Amino acid sequence: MLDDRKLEVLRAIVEDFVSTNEPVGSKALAGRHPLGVSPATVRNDMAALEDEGYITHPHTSAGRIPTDRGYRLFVDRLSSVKPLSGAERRAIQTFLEGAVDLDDVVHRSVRLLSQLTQQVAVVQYPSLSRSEVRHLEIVHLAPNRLLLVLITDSGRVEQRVLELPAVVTEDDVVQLRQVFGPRLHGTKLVDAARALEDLPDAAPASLRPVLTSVLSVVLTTLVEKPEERISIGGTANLTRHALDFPQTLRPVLEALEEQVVLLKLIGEANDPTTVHVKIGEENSVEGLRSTSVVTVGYGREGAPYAGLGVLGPTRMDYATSISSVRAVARYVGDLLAGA
Amino acid sequence: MLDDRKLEVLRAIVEDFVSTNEPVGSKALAGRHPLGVSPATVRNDMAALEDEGYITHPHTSAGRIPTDRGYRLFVDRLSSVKPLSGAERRAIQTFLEGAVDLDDVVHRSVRLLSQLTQQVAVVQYPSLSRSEVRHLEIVHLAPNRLLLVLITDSGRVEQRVLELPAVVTEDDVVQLRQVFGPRLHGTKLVDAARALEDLPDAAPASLRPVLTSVLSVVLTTLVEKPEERISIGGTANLTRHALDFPQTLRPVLEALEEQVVLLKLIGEANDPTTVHVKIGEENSVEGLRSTSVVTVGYGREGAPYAGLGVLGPTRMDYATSISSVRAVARYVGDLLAGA
DNA sequence: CCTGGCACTCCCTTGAGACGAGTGCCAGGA
DNA sequence: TCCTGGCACTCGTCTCAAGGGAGTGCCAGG
Repeated sequence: MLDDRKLEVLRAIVEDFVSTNEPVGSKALAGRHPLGVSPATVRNDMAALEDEGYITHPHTSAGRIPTDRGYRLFVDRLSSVKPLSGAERRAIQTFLEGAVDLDDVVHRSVRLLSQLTQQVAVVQYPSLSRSEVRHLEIVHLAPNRLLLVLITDSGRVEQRVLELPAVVTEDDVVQLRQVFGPRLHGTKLVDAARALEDLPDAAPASLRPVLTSVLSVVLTTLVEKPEERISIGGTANLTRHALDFPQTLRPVLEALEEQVVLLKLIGEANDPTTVHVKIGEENSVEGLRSTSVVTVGYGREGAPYAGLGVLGPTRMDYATSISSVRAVARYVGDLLAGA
Repeated sequence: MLDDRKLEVLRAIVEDFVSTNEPVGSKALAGRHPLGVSPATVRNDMAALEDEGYITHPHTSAGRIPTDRGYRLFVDRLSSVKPLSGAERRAIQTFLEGAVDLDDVVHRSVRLLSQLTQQVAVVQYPSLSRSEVRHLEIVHLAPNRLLLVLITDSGRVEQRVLELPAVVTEDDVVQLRQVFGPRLHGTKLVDAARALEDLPDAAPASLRPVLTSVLSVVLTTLVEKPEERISIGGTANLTRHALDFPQTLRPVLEALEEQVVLLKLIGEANDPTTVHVKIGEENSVEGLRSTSVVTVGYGREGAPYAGLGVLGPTRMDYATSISSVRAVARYVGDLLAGA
């Protein structure tokens, strides 16, 4: 049904449309690309591609533009990976290595991604639940108030203030440290519930009341509902493609302000081995139906931390986006694994 | 030079233009407002106002629009404070009181402000340097690695990882806590340098080497360069006034992505007693020359924490913005003071 | 199966003309 | 002295029609 030349025509249409943002006609196409056939033949191919739903045209006498389906085919089968230049790689590496802490790493990554791709960049902080506990500090703020500070191997430091129903003494706190510390050290937060389940039984009886109440808070706020954070940048790039968002810039900005939406976006596809691309209508998020999202997970081999990606108009340079996203994810993953 | 009626005409022009976003002519003005004079007289007044630079007109046959100078006069002398409704006050209060921690307070404030004013809202986290230290915890992460956790009276929790040149023991850490704790408790971070200056002399000799190196890091990262944070929201509201930003939406978005710029914006005017308004060209930030910024400080009486505000087109509803900003600042200040 | 030719569609630009909102000015009246 | 109605003028915007041009679809021939 779709021979090689038709695919070649589709690729040419996508590439031209991405770079010019204008519907591309048969004549111009035949002129700019070495297809070896006449415009008339290209027209026939275009008609076939349109029948299959890969391209469309805004009106009768206009050129063709790719549909979401066309982009999909392009991404899956036609787009060649465009390796970053050596200079770009070095730039990524040196820029990221200058980071002094996790916040810095994340912010630099966002900046880097948005500049490399000229799109909106989104980077999720290393997921708490998938990180290993490196240290849990318990601070005695007031008689019935404790501060928990959780430090993970990915450099995240999370704190929670606990209001306790009962009064605890400094001694209690020392003991709490001693019972929690060894249990948690080195365990992932997803496994923490299991690691802690027999804790009340193993602890000295005197400590049990306060222990159970601390435990329940730990489990609730840190294990069950770990707060996922996200950083976003490059929203100004949306205006770069103002023509792509005739009246739809608002919903996009609104969607980007919703943490939940962003987490969903990144969470749906964040394994580190594959770059995921959601195109236009494929997006589950209303309001981002006119955009495409390129995401990938980052983290150590077999132990993903979280995800990152870029978002832009469906008419985006997928090759660049994909390779940039992949490259940044690799560097960030390595950096955090080594830290 | 400017009699009362002319001022009244200016007020009418500003109000009409703000609500309709269309240049306002003499006839319409005389019709909608009870000025008691004919359009012709209004025209004469307009000519005078234009001579003085308070209004202008886009082209010969269009109505008048206020200049930055006109808005300035309006804000300073003509705009009556528009008290929030009781329902609005209650909404603010209950919404803010639902917050569970500082992050939550800040995020809710941003949301609240952007919804009340339909503008972009910016809220600065309580400034570290102006907050009082409530607790400083020192955690022994590794032989040459310490974690400092600083808790302030405004609820901010800040952490820093220190790499030490020398190895420290657990005993050292206990002693460090004992020497730092009493000194810092209750002091403001701006005064911390003074409170700590004689510390090395007062401490036991054995502790002195490690103490000085910890001290220098504390002073450098927490006292001299306290990290100021900011939260922003409601950027989607910018598109609401798309007509006001013909081609200038990009620079605005770009400016809003720069933490430094935002801090400058808020930092320039953040005492809690007065609401500051910067109109158009008055803004020191290039790229925000087409916007107005309404800011105020928040905090306890005589002890400001930080600032917050809203940003929108010069054609904004100043009365609403000013009263909303003031109200939210007061509630946030009270809330944090009580926490 | 490809190609050149050809008629057709339809958007977009351009220019002319009408319209109307608004202004500036002036002379007359309170 | 100040306000008012009248009037000529400006100038942006809307409408309409015409023309150009890019592009398509189809067909007959190689």
